[in-house]
This record gives sequence, structure tokens and C-alpha cells, in this order.
Amino acid sequence: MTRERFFIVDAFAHIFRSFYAIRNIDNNAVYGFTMMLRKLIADENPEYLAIAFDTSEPTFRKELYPEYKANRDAMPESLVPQIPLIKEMIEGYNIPMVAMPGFEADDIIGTLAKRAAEQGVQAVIVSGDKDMLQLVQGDDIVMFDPKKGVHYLGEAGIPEFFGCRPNQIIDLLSIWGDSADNIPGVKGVGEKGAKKYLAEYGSLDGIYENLDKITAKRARTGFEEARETIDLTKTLITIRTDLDLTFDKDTYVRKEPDANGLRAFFTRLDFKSLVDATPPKLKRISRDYQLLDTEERLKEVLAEIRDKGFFVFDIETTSLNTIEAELVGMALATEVNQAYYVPLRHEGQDATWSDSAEALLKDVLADTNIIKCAHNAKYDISVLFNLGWDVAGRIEDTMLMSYLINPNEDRHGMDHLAEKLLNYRTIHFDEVAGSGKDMVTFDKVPLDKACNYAAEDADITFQLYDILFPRLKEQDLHRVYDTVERPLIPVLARVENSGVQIDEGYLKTMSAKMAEEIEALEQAIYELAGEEFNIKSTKQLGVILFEKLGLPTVKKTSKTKSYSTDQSVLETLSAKGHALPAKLLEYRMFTKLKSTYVDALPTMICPKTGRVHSSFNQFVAATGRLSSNNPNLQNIPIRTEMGRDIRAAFVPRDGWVFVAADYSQIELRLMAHFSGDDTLVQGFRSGEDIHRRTAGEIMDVDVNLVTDDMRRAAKSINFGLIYGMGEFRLAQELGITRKKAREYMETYFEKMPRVLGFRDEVIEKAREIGEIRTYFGRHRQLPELASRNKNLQAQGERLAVNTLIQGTAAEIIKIAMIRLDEAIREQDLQAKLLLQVHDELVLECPEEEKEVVSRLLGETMEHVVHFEVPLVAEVRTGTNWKETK
DNA sequence: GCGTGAACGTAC
DNA sequence: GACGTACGTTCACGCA
Repeated sequence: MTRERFFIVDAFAHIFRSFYAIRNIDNNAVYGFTMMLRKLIADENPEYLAIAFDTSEPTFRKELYPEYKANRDAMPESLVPQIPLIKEMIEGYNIPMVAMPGFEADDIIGTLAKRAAEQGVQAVIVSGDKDMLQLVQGDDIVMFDPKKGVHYLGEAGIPEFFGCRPNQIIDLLSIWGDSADNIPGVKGVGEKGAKKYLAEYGSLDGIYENLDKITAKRARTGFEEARETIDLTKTLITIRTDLDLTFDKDTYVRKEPDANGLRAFFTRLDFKSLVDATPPKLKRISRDYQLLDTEERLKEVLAEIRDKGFFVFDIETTSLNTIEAELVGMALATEVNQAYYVPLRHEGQDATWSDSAEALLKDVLADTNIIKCAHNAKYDISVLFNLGWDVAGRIEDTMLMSYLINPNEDRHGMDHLAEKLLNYRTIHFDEVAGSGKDMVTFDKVPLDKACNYAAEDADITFQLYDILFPRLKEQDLHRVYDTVERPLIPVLARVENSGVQIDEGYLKTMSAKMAEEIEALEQAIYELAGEEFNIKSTKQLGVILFEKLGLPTVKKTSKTKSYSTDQSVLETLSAKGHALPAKLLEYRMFTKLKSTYVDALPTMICPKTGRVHSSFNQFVAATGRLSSNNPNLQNIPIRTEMGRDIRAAFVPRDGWVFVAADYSQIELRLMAHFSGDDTLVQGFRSGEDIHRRTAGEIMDVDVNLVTDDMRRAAKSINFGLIYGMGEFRLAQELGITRKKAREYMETYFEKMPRVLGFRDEVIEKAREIGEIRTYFGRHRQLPELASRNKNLQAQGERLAVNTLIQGTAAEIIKIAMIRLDEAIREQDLQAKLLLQVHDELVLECPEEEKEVVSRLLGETMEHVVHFEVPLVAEVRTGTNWKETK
């Protein structure tokens, strides 16, 4: 259990620091001090907190020694009016301020720290002032400098920092004196001398007893001259710890800040970033994390879980890779601030215990009457599935909730959410298990540390659930959560665990052939360039092409305004008859395919299963699509013949076949349904070539008279519609003038007016509510629409249309995956879903299941929704992925 | 040596 | 400035 902590802040030390560190804004000290305070609370989450102030009254030191601080300049004029503002801010945060006439903040801090330590609470002095080090006492009173981040100076830290023992600090400071406070020290003795004599004679008294032994003339004279004043110096330097102050927990315990008051205050001071920031909430004052290492206690907690019907769990393993991960322990949370850690297979644990504890946990996880919750549940259930555990019943996922609430955000990790939503800094994994080459697997982490870390994760997940689940409902996101995303989690876990087989030998052969081609191309390129250079360096290539050879520059790159050498540039140059760009295009294609796919895929084969287990990420794409990585199996080439050959390396297991299906034109079909445009709807209903049909309509010719060029133009517009393409892009794509492109688009919208109307309605609605909603109720905030920047607004408009179409298509295929998985399990088929590529699903099944799986796949995909136009899925089978096209 | 951003190219 | 969503590879560069 972590000890309670009392943080005491030296107000003026931080006020001056902020005042001088921050320039160019009004009320700089107020701002800086507020930021420091917020960070302190967020990062450290102290149980108790106080801020100590000096008063303007003369202090006892001044009475003893009139020259005390006599050399201090008056407070800068622009700082004076900020002091009452700072006090107002602190009141808003509801933090006690302590001041005592006749004494300094230091004395208040010293006394309070001592009193807190006497009551078993750790006192943390928030200051960068070295004088404060005299107060440090073991782990009972420590120092913390917020400017340097986490920098505790326990007693052990002092010798190396100061070069003397803690109980010598007052003497050391007395010898040095304090020029800032106008306190004279011992003349002729500097830092080195002071430390040396203290080390030799133990204390100031010791030095005076042995003064005759000091041979250095100047030092000895200095000490003799200071003999009269040294006691006074010592008194001035000594921080008092005997003031008439008590530490009582009720006074200093953290309290809820006045959020409205603070917002008004920050608005008044025009601190824009603070107005909208969540004020640090009070939380987690008392937490109870327990190690569950006896069967009796475990059973008690599990009984409580059964009784409640809900709990949070979080597993600890030896690896982030779900295939390789071994289960080490499981954390459970039953309510906020109440969590447990069940160590299962830590180093040295008894196997009898592991087996019996696991059996008990299995029962609860398999119990469909109990709701489970985890943060990123896919990970936990993947690992448990691999170990043969059943995780059944409703599984909530706080990471999923966070994603649905804000799909534009890319961080949904627990550490980040805890800081953002709970103002709490969690214990990070590397803080218990180390990082880099010092990292140990979790089974080597001592039980007390493991418990604090793991139980905290479960607890934080519980707290996130308490915040996120109500928001999900408030924002009307529970439907997409319940019908699409939450049921998808176990399906994805199974897809990832299945993996896919790769024909390694085939790729190795292919790689060798490509290496030869690349070698030849390299030579030809060097020849044409007249020198050898790094062809892969766009910088070097630009110099060769546009400076050495003097080819005309086609365009510059957007960020750095350097020569662009991309495909379109090389094609333009090649079309002008230049030989080098043509070779470069070929070289680029070979090297791209070889390094990204042919050579990379074999390295991703899992040694344990012999298959490639890509991740399918549910919380990445802002539209609701899945993404894939390690490796990305959603961008395997298909367009070029050479690229397509890579797909032949994806093979089913022995005696099995691939069954794949892709939605035909799903996004354009959604456009047809949403807009209700006659041409599109009729085109899709009659099953004819939709691009040909729209071409006929725009060009006003019979479908049979549509030329390839006309079809190409219509196809570009059809696709462009979904992305919000402009005439500039269309012109570029078709190699026509902007004027001509504009004419095409105008005709398109004249002939198919409801497409334009639909677009406008979507944008209008989105602008009104600030977000777009997909068919199944997913939302995406579109702040761009409220922007005063025209370009950003236009982008917002494109995002609105595209997210509706792309997001709805993503939901449809997700539902197909869920139903397919369900049907496969219900019908006891062996078929396994292996890949999803946005509009395509790839399965493998035994030869004898081929027909039934083909039919099941096609029908499942086609019957997800019943729209104005049919959804068509084209099913194919093959002995590798290439064959299924 | 390591992390990061830019440029490029693959997919839907 | 001009078409949406992703991910991986390579290079260049700054920092330790």
C-alpha cells in the first residue's frame, strides 16, 4: 500500500520562478503558478496539500539581525498586483494557504512537515531551494522540485547532491552564509573547504574545538573572525520546526475545486488554454489494492463478483504478443478504489496454487451471467483463448468506448485516458518492469510492485468505465457499440489468432529474381546519370535529375519545397522522352514490392505457429474502418501483374481452400441508396455496369455507344464523389482541361441532381450539429466545419460526406463478420475468417466445406441491410489468394 | 545509436 | 489550395 503524502508548496519561490521564466503574457506569474499547480496535482495526486506564504510583517530573523534580507530589491511592480490574483486562484482550487506573521514560509513548511511525519504521513516539500534540504528526514520528509520533474531527494540522495550528511547541512550553510539573504558566512572558506572541515571534524562545534589544527591561514582567520557571529548565523539559517501549527488531516485533505469559479477566473484573465481544461478533480483519496494469494480470499472476492454481476479484469503476461504471451496474473476490480491482484505464475509460485486459482477464475470468466469489463479486451481475450479459456457473456471495453466517443483522437491507452479524464498519472509499465535491455518479464516483478501496478490498472479501468459508459449513452453511441463494435471484439481476436499461412519458399525465389532485376536497373540508372548515387534518396535523385541533367522541374514537395520525384513527376518526364525517369519508375516498383512485401512477409512468420498473425485494429481509423498492421495485410498489391503475384504466396493450410468475397461497389451503392438518385438506383437494380450507365447519362448517349474514355471519365467522377474531388483533381486524373472537367461535373449533377442534393443535405446537417453520423449511429466530430478558414471548411465538407459513406460501408462489413463468425460456430464449421480488406473477406475451410461456406459467406454479406439497391458480394475460391480474384 | 518527420507508394 | 482512410520503408536530420 502506498503511503499517504502531504505536499507543501513554497508559494513565493514558485511565483518568482514563474515571473522570470515566462515573458510575453499578462499575469505571467499567475499563469505559471497555475500551470505548476495543475501539473503537480495531476502527476502526483497528493492526498494532502498546502501552500505556504510569507507575510509582509517583520520576521523574528529581522528582529535578531536588522540587515537580514536588507539587500533584497522590492518586488517588481508588475508582480505586485498578481499576488492577490494568485491567492484567488488558490481559493478556487480549494487548497489551504498558510501564513504566520513573524515567520517565513520556510518555517511553516518545516513545522508542518515535521508534524505530518509524526503522524505517519510523508511530507513532500515542493521547492527548489537548497536551504530546505536541512528538513529532509529519511523517507518521512522529502523534497520535490517540479521544475526538474520527478526529483525526490530522500536522505540517501543528499550526500551525492550536497557532499555532506543531512545533519551537517545547517552547519554547512552557516559557513557558506547566504548572500541572497545578506547573511555573512565564514570568510576565506568556500565550498570545498567547508565540506572538508565538516567531514574532518563532524560539525561546526567540532571545527571550533579543533581550530588550532587548521593550518590554512585564511580559513583559520575566517573562523576566528566569525566566532562571535556564527551562532546568530546558524539561528538565522535554521528553519524553525516548532511553530504553533498542527497538521490535521481534515484541514489539508484535498478538496473538490470550484470548477465554475475557476472557469470564470481564467476567462477574466484570458487564459484560454485553462478555460476549457478540466479542473483537476479530486479523486482516489483512499484506495485499497490487495494481493489475493490464498484460495480462501480469492473465493470470497469471486463470490462478491458473482453477487454484483460485474467486474473489471486485466491480465498480466510475459509478452505483448498474444500468441507468445504466458499468463502471469490477473487483476480484478469490484468497485472504484477497490482492486485485487491474483498472482498466478510469478517466478517461484507453487503450481498447485496456480492451477486452483486459474480454475476459479476460469469459472467466473465463462459465466454468462456476469458482465466483464477490460481496457482493450481484445488483447486479454486473445491470450485467454489461446490458453483454452472461455470468456463468455457481455464484455465491455473502455478503450472501445473512448474511441467511439472521440474517433478523431489517436490515443486511447489507459495511461493517457487516466491523465485526461481522471487527472491521474498511473504507474507505467516500465516503472515496474524496466525498459530497454533492463526490462524483465512480468513474472519477475516482485509481488508488491506487481500488485500496485496491476490492481491500479483494473481500478483505473473501473473508473474509466464509470465516466465513459454514461457518456456513450448520452451521446447516443450505445447502439453502434452494442450492435457493431462490442460483438466484433471476440471475432477479431479469433481472426488474429488464426493467422494466415505464407509460402516462404515462393517469396524467397521471387526475391532472388527481383534482386537481379534491381541490380540491372541500378546499373542502367548509374549509366544514364553518369555517376553512382543513392537512388532511394529523393534528395540525391532530385539533384541528379534537375540540376545535373537539367530536366524541367514539374512540381515541388509540399513541406520542404524541394524537387518532387514522385510517380506522376517521373511519368511526366518519361512521356517527354527522357530515358532515366522510365528506368526509375521500374526501379521504384521493384524495390517497393521487394522490401515492403516479398522480403518483409517471411520475417513476420510466427515461429510458434508458422503463420503470420497480423493485428486488426479497431480503434485507429476515424471513419470506423479497421486498420491492419504487423504486417499490414490490407495493402497487399493487386493492381500490377507483378504485385498480384505476391498474393499467390498467401495459401490455405493443407487440404483446405480459400473462399473470398468482396462487395461490389459498396460505397457507390450507399451513395445511390442515400441519395435515391434514379440513374444510380436503377443502374444498380438492373445489375448493369454502373460506370457505363452514368457515362451514358452524362454524355447523353446510348449505353452501348459509351467509349472507354467516356466510361473512364464517369468512373473517376463516381469515385471522386465519395472523396469530394474537385475539378482540379478530375482534370489532372483524366488529362483534360479544368474547364472540361468542370463541365463534366456540372453535367453529372444536372443529370443526377439528387446526388448533389444529398451532398448538400449531409453537409448542412453536419454543420448544424458539428458532427456526422453514420447509418448505424457512429459519430465523428467535424470542428473543421466551424472554422473561419475556407480551406478547412471545404475539408470538413469532404470529411462529412466521406465519413458517412466509408463509415457505413465499414459497419456493414463488420456486421457481416459478426454474423459469419456466429454462423460458423453455430453450424460447427471448421472454416476460419482470416482477413478483412475493407470490402473483402477471406476465409479458409476444408475442401468439403467449400460450397456451404461459399453460400454462407455470400448470403451473409448480402443480407446485412436491405437498401434501395441490392448489396452484391462476389464469391470466389482458390488455392491461393491470387486465384480468388 | 535512437527517435522523428518527410517523401513516397501500396491498398480500399 | 485542390481526394477520403490507412501502414511500411527509406532517408535525412537532430539529439545524446
